[in-house]
Amino acid sequence: MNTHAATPDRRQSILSAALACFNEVGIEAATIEQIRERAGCSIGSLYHHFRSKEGVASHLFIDGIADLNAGLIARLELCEGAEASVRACVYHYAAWVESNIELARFLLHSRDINFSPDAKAELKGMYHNHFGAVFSWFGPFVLRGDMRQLPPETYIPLISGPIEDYARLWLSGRAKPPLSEVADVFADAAWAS
Amino acid sequence: MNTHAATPDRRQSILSAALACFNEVGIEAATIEQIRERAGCSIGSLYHHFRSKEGVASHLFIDGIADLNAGLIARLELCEGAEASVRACVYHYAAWVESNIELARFLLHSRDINFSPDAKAELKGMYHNHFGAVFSWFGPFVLRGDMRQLPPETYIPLISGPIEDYARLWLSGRAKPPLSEVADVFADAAWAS
DNA sequence: GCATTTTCTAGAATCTTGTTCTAATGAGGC
DNA sequence: GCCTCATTAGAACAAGATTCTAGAAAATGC
Repeated sequence: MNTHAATPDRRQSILSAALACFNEVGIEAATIEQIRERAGCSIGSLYHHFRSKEGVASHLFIDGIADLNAGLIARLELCEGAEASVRACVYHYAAWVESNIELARFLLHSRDINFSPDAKAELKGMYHNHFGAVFSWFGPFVLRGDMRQLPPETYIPLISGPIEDYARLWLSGRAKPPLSEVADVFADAAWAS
Repeated sequence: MNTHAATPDRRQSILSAALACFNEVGIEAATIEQIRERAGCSIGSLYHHFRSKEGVASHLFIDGIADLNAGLIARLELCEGAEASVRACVYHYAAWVESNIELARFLLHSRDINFSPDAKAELKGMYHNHFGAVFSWFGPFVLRGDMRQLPPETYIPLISGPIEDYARLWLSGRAKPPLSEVADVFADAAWAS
């Protein structure tokens, strides 16, 4: 009725509020009311910017993945050689998680969003592009014999699986040593395999 | 009002129905009504056996983890030596997932259950025991120098991370080769690190 | 400048769905 | 037969997600 705060960044404030709520109690348990209150907006506003609660979650998820992926590609392009590239995957992951703790917690904790068909399609496209880029980066190394030839689907688990798993432990507090401290171990392992 | 089917396995039928529903649409989106219908029981019956929807999910989750863990311990006890033990972790995981596909899909897909305090405590205890058992199995190998000395939190991601990650890919259909076919690769990698 | 259209905000009303409650049924012991 | 207890049923309730209507700001056209 009264104040229409000039809030061009209402979207952003909703996203931040939602991220905090989701991480505190989980997507399912977080209520629209909690998010609304924390963001300091109305229900209508929230639903105007995002189609639904799932819409907010999808948005956070997709943006997060996009940022993580883009960072990796950018970093790979600075690398020379197979080993440096493989290690870069691990280091980039570790660094990204450490500088985006809340978002990382959300991404790694939430495999279970009920994506809308649109969001699903977008994610699928993103993955497709990303994997395409990554494989075309590593392809030459394999051809040249700098890396072992393996079933293509196994490269990602071998390289990123351990650091990702450790990141989950660390984010949930079950492992103390920070990622940067153990990244070497995982980078060695990734290269060794 | 009428039939009271003598159903000593009502619990089981509810669990099966719930597992199917959860996997089809996710825990959040699955409604009690869907589960009830599939299990062919009433709301009251469902709530009599399980405290809540979360109760059903917790039960599935905890039972699943317990079975997976118990199998690993049993298998380790048949192993001789460090390498065989490390490889056994990978092979056991692969085999278990392949023979418990639906349950595995549920476990790997659902990091996000809103466990009740009770369930949380039980899970914590289970993990504590399991890790204790696993570490006391591997401890001697490390002391004897058969395995490298690493930050303790890193063993699990190094050994199980990749096969787990691959299992997720495979269960979601994004990777074709069955687990049994690629388990060697991951076992090699686990031992190499 | 003013009219109009579009975007945004607000909050009440609605609808869905998880959970609780009361009652009824069957099985087993006495 | 009567009592007790585990089990089932489904109506009633409550919480919370979503829709709807309306009004305020901002943008656009003239």
